[in-house]
Amino acid sequence: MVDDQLSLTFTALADPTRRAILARLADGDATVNELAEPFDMSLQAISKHLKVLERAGLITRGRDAQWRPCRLETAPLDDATDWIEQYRNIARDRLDRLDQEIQKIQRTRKGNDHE
Amino acid sequence: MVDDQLSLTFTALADPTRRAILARLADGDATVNELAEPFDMSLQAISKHLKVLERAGLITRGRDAQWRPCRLETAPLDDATDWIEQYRNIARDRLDRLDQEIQKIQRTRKGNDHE
DNA sequence: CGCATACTCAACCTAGTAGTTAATCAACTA
DNA sequence: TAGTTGATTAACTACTAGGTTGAGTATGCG
Repeated sequence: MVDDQLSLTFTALADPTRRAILARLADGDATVNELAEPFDMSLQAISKHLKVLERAGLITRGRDAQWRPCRLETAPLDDATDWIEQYRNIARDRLDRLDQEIQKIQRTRKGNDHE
Repeated sequence: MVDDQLSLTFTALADPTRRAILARLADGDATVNELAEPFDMSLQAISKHLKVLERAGLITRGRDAQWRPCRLETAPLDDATDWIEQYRNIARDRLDRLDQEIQKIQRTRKGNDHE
């Protein structure tokens, strides 16, 4: 598996179950059982998903007696948006410049239209 | 494979090779050979990566004689950031409220500290 | 036409993922 | 101490991802 931070983050986000878990955690910390409850899936499967999220740094887990409360961590999300924004902006700027070029050409052509 | 739009997008972004390809395309359109050039990997492997990116809607491909120029499409990136932002904001707001609660409690305690 | 270039498709291999059930660990509770 | 609850670990299955090589397709050019 590819294990650089950004790849771990996007891999973790690539599964709908894991995204739903994060969505739930955005509302507040929760235990494994609470997180598993909405899904038609074994507790062990959820436990595995949590491991993926933990490895990506998207959640941290405490210990409260026999419970393992999960907490959402947003730092990796920040890095993910930063990466996306960077290239989205470059692409947008490039299109803007292209647009300006086209307009410049159109203006020049108009200027020559007087004969 | 999970094939909803968001999963396709994040899956596509989860590979460093594919992110590098997108980074390259942010600077302008390119052919398959041009995209493959920096990588120590067969052209066929790159072709597969491009298929993944295309399926996610992150690139579109034209035809110019025997070349298949690739173009970056940013719409799926917008959706991806929207998703991330949504939950990042919910989490931040929750922490802000929590912070206010703590401050309120601290103020109350201070008020009772006069005996 | 014959051949080079640009690329895709098909078959295969290896490793990893997502799920299962069964067993185990850890902590509270009667 | 025995039993219960919460959660992890282990072993297994089925499938997918990412890479390879080799053959095939499409276009341009002499």
